[in-house]
Amino acid sequence: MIDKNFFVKPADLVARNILGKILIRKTNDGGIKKARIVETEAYFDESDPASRAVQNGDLRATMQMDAGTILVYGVHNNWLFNIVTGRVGEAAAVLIRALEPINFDSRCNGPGLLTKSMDIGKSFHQKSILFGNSLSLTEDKNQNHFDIVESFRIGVRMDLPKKLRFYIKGNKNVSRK
DNA sequence: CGCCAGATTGACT
DNA sequence: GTCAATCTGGCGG
Repeated sequence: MIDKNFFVKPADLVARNILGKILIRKTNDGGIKKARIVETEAYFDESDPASRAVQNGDLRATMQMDAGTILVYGVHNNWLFNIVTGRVGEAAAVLIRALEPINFDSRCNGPGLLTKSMDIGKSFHQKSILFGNSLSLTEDKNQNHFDIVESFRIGVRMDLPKKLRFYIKGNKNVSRK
């Protein structure tokens, strides 16, 4: 289990550190799906034009909540899965963009695809990932070394002049474009 | 209550 | 490569 302190850090650092971690989804019928996080992006506060924190609403408020809070929101008919980082009152989050399925077979190479495959919807919004319930995160004991590639964020209209997308080099499940 | 932009995806000229 | 479907959140564009 990964503790809260892991998320009380700048979003870009958390986005790097969370690569290679295992996301565990326990479904209502007792099933378990495990998948490795292979691609992420960092989003900051009101000074980040691509961040939902520029809007004065529920999304900014959620980004200001406690580290480890799950933020789910819909764009273009897709749910996007984020984890809040930093201290309370500081708007920041990490977007999970792609997963590598471990014990199942389904497409997870995109932010909208992985929420469908892992059955992550609005019901997780403002829940915490820290308590080991139906959605939790753990270290991969057998993780081999991997290189991290940086790039600019994908799909955003106004990006920052900084590379805030991170993914595992050579991984087949990284979203393309 | 209506309008519109958007951190997407998939189908198609 | 281009483009439209589809729906949520924010705001009165």
